Amino acid sequence: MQPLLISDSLLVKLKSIGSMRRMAADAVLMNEDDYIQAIPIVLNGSIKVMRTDDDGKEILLYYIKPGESCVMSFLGATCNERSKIKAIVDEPAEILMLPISKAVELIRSAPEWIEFIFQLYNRRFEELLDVINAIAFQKVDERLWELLRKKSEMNKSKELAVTHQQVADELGTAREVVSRLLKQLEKSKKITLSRNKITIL
Amino acid sequence: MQPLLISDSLLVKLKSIGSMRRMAADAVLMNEDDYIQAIPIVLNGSIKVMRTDDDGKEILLYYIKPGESCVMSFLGATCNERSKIKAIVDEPAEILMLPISKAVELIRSAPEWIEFIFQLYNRRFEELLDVINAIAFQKVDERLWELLRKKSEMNKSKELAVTHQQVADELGTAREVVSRLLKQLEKSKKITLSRNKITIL
DNA sequence: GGCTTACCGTAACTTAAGTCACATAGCTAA
DNA sequence: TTAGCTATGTGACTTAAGTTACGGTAAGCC
Repeated sequence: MQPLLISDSLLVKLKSIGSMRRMAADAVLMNEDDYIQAIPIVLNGSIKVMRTDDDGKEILLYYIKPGESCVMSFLGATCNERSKIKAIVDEPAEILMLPISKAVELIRSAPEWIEFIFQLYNRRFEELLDVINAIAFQKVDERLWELLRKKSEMNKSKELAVTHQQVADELGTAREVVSRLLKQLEKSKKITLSRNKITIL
Repeated sequence: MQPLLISDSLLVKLKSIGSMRRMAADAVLMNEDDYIQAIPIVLNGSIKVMRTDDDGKEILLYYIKPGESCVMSFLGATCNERSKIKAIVDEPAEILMLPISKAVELIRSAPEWIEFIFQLYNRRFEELLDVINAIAFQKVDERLWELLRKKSEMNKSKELAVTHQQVADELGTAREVVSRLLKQLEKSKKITLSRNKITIL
């Protein structure tokens, strides 16, 4: 996947328009069914985007990384729709909040802005397709292993500070299932387990 | 869901740019990994968009209906990427094929075109989220029943001319499973079954 | 230290779904 | 009309995943 870093010139422009906001881990940036008030651009840290079920179950869709935005919010906002997803701070983040009216104006004045949004839409689209492939065609043990690797790559660390419950939530399954499968991975020497920590070997 | 019919003025403009193409049912408009040569706008009929697995399994993502387009193709095309999905004609269709260069030009010259694309992206995004919800949180019997109702609504007919195998493919499951669940639906008086036909009561 | 809480391990069981095997039924073309 | 194909019905079995239940253990706190 390409970097898709937002261009410096665009970023400067956006900064002059929006307001900065710092958010701690696990803070909820947006909840399902919220009205969308602003477009968030992530400058540091990362945001976890989840889809939730009516009865509380949820599943990880993708991460928003620095230089990216929550595209769902873009069109949702212009149509005054409610959010279809839940966004939670994963790593403590600095987020640039763009008022919607300004973001819409930008479409006229900044062609790079359109370009940026299109690219982002496309990337998110592909990520959703990946999620669909995963849950439709893969078994949980594969998905688990891929999730661990993705997390490790994201944090640039072999040690993941997560509980089994958190992993289970991201996969949309039960904690016991995850514990069982993690144990298998440990037996096959791919990871080691300790409390609140999974180490990839 | 709103109609999102393409505006007349935009349609006239597009028709002057693209070329018409008629396609019979089951014709393949686009295959996974194809390079994208043109942007299709569906004028009549409908297109079925599927995601396929490496080992042949597939699952229905959504339908493209008249006045809509395959947005995946849009950005994919501008980036010279390969298609991530497979598009098959469902009901015999008339399709307007827009050369990519022209479609890109339009972004400058026709603001309604951008608007159109954004709206479409958004709709497709939501549909993918629905698919994710369905496969992550629903059981196959529910998904089956919803698919039947959707098809019935789409064709404006209580009689569906499909085989169990076709339904199974769209749900990404096995024929036997579908036969079994259809039988249950028949027993609970929601449908009647006959060869190549399912009738919703 | 002792208490509490959150986390983890695991056995036992249930259930949904996938798979296999084969029987039968309906259509169609020679 | 009958052979042959495709579609359907169904029982029996396997497997993955979800559920229940409970015991153990590390961490944090008074």
